[in-house]
Amino acid sequence: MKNNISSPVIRRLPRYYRCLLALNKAGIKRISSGELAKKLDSTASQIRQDFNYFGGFGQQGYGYNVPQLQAEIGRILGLETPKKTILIGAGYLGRAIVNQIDFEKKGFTLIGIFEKIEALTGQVVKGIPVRNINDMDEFCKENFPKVAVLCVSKNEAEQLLEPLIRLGVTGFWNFSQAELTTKNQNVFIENVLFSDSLLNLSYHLNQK
Amino acid sequence: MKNNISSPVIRRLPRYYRCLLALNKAGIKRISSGELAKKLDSTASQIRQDFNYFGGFGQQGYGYNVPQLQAEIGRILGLETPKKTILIGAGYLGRAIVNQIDFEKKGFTLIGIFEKIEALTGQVVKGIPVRNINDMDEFCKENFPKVAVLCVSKNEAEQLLEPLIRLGVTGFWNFSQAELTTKNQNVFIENVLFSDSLLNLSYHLNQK
DNA sequence: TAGATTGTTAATCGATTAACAATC
DNA sequence: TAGATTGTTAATCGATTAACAATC
Repeated sequence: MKNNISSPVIRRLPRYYRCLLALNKAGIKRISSGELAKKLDSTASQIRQDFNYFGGFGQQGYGYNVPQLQAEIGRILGLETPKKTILIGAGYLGRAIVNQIDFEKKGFTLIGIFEKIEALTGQVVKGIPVRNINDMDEFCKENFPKVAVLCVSKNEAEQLLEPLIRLGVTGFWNFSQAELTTKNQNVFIENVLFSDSLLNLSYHLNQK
Repeated sequence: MKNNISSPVIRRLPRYYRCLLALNKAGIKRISSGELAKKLDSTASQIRQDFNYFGGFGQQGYGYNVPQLQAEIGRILGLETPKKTILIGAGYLGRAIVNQIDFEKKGFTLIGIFEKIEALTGQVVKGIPVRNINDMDEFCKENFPKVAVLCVSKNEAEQLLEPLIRLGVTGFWNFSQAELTTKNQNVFIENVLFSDSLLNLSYHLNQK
């Protein structure tokens, strides 16, 4: 599969996937790029172009088969290859993520939750015990998680990055205030950065 | 002020602002576009170009004055005009947001928290009482919040949007799984959409 | 003044949109 | 077959980068 597809295209895939999920749920079996564009406030041209980066899943004169297209995009997004995942930080944020996100449906398998505050360890969140962070090393050496969700402070996130990479983690979903970076080409970091999002809102409100 | 500056430029401003905050904290008084580019993994050209959309804050032969530049970008982002804000949903997510975000420093004044679950109302989070959502209408009619932070379910978020607009809310920071949209040109919605972010991570991990 | 670095214009690059031949 | 809609190429648009004159 091509590895050089541009970031704007990739960022649109989850939107397409969400839309197809809804169509599928509504029992719609077929859709044209034009109809899809209308639903997504996009253009038929862009949608066809985007799909064709991955090889075109439609049929001329017919359009796209909804269940098939959903499956294809799901596969492209990696939903079919479960990635072992740990979450660090069982405070409000960590619990919110564990409760709101259906990891399994997104291609991730949550296998461990870690926390440094003693009082929070031992509890069970969504069926997963909250372990002491001191046990994380051993746990990783036994279970080989590939992804870490960071729900800790800026400082903690910065300090956790390199050790986790050494333990074999290649993907980070970072909710801390730190903008994490690495020169390691095998590692991908998705920084969420709430504050940047809030400042974007602030800017646009100031323009009204 | 220009109202037609492109979205990629705006999205970079919070990064610049964070960097300048750190430089300022470190006591650095002066910086060139080249040095800034190095720190931000950007280019001197882009940084100068970006600043010049707003009128150029540097001095030829010298560079930029850090405290002044920080203040300018802060002003552009609207940090100096506090916007009255309410937050709806005092579950884990709502509490995480209230605790992690320093609203005051970002140009927002949190004046109310609302929740539908009786058991959670009456508590105090960061000095702000959690009120029953039934009191929200009256509260808005008395206090005129301009921004709402939505930490509720997809369904609830969809149902809250229009009523809140009618109550005078013009900005939404939406953490629900719904991708909210409105045709109202006076309203700006910042959708966070955790899942899309997670799928972006999934895609990139699958490419390795 | 000489050196440095901006502000700004011009050139390039990449992404989006339009067009249409292929084909179901 | 005729109509519809894709896949794909070409044209346009916008964003980034390069260049350099202005000037501190």
